[in-house]
Amino acid sequence: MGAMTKTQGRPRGFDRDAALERAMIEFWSRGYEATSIATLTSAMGINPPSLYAAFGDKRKLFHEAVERYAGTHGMVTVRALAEEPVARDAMARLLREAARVYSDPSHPPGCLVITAAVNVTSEEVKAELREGRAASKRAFEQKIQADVDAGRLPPDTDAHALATYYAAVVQGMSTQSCDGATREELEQVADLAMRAWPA
Amino acid sequence: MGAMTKTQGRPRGFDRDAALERAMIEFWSRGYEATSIATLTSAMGINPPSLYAAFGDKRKLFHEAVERYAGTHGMVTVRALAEEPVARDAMARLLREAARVYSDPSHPPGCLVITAAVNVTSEEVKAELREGRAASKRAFEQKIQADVDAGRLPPDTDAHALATYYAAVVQGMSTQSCDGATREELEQVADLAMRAWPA
DNA sequence: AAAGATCTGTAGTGATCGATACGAAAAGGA
DNA sequence: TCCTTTTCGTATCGATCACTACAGATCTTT
Repeated sequence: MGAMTKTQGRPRGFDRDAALERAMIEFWSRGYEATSIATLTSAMGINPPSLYAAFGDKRKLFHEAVERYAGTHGMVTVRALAEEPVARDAMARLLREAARVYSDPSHPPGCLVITAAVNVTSEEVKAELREGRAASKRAFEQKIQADVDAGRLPPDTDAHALATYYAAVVQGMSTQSCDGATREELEQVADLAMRAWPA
Repeated sequence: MGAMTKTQGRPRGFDRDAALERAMIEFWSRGYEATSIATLTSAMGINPPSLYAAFGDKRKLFHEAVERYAGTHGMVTVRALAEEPVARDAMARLLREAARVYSDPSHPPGCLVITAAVNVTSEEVKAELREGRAASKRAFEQKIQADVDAGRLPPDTDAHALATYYAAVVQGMSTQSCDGATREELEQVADLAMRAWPA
């Protein structure tokens, strides 16, 4: 069953992983609803039946594209929280990384998780990305609260408010990059945002 | 001609202004492309031919809705810059006002100018709202630079960077409110954002 | 070589998109 | 009372949406 590496029948004529990469770029650039099946098949270099056979439907393809984004481009911010032991260093690095990747001209601007489901009708699709953003915000709060508990931050620090603030800054940076902000401008935003850090 | 107040022919059977208000709410809530003519006519209580006779087409109706928004709900932030003589007071008031109106449950969350053209295909529509955001950002920068010139802010203050930062914060607050942030949370974001103010 | 399984491109499905043709209805001007 | 003008509701238009039926092509298995 699952251990079989060669299956009978005509083999797939395209690279599934490369096609998913193209689909992710399209969703990232245009958002979920504005990216039509015709747009996707054209970008992926395949026909609709191949898309549906390989990915199920548009909704499932989007889900895989989000997972792919989270495992690649979206990883840099998560890594900042995981690798930096001190919350302040983690947040400063996260903002600088965001400034860099949001303005990287080798792919669409901004963050897929923040923008791709805006103005989308499907509540299911909106909920999927909203949960992703909520998870990031919770990670911010936990990272901050950990340093409050460790005495590295004042005991009266409001971790929830601070996490909401930095979540808003990151989302604002994403929107600014979609409006054409340069890396330098985003880095200035990142530096200014760190002035709100306690004590 | 234009002075005529009574024109011959069957009179319009609906309130044009009230219908425009309903259309604005729909665009605000769902964005430009996700708001269909069927959605609009249903909300406005009219049929498609009445909409097209009174407003031209969907694009022109959206333009009028944006103008209406700018003249009503969008005015509160502009007024903060106009009425407060000191830039710091103006920005603090603008952020507090944004926290209040973005979370006002009597209308859709967030800011129409920030969200309604996200993931929209029409470059024309995107450009219209982008220009609105750019105008706000320029107003921020001018307000800040005026206080630098007046000596109320340090001479090395980077008005452009600061304006970009506050534009990002406002856009982030709009996104947060669409994700369900409360007025209290947004007010905390506003207060934290003011910690970045110079000196 | 024959059979079974899977992928491929062509060519569609019904639903919905923005936008309209058309005739009946309702007003003012003659 | 007609005639003109404008708006009204009904019933569409072609284009595009996500999605798929179908038959030929290409593989493994027997």
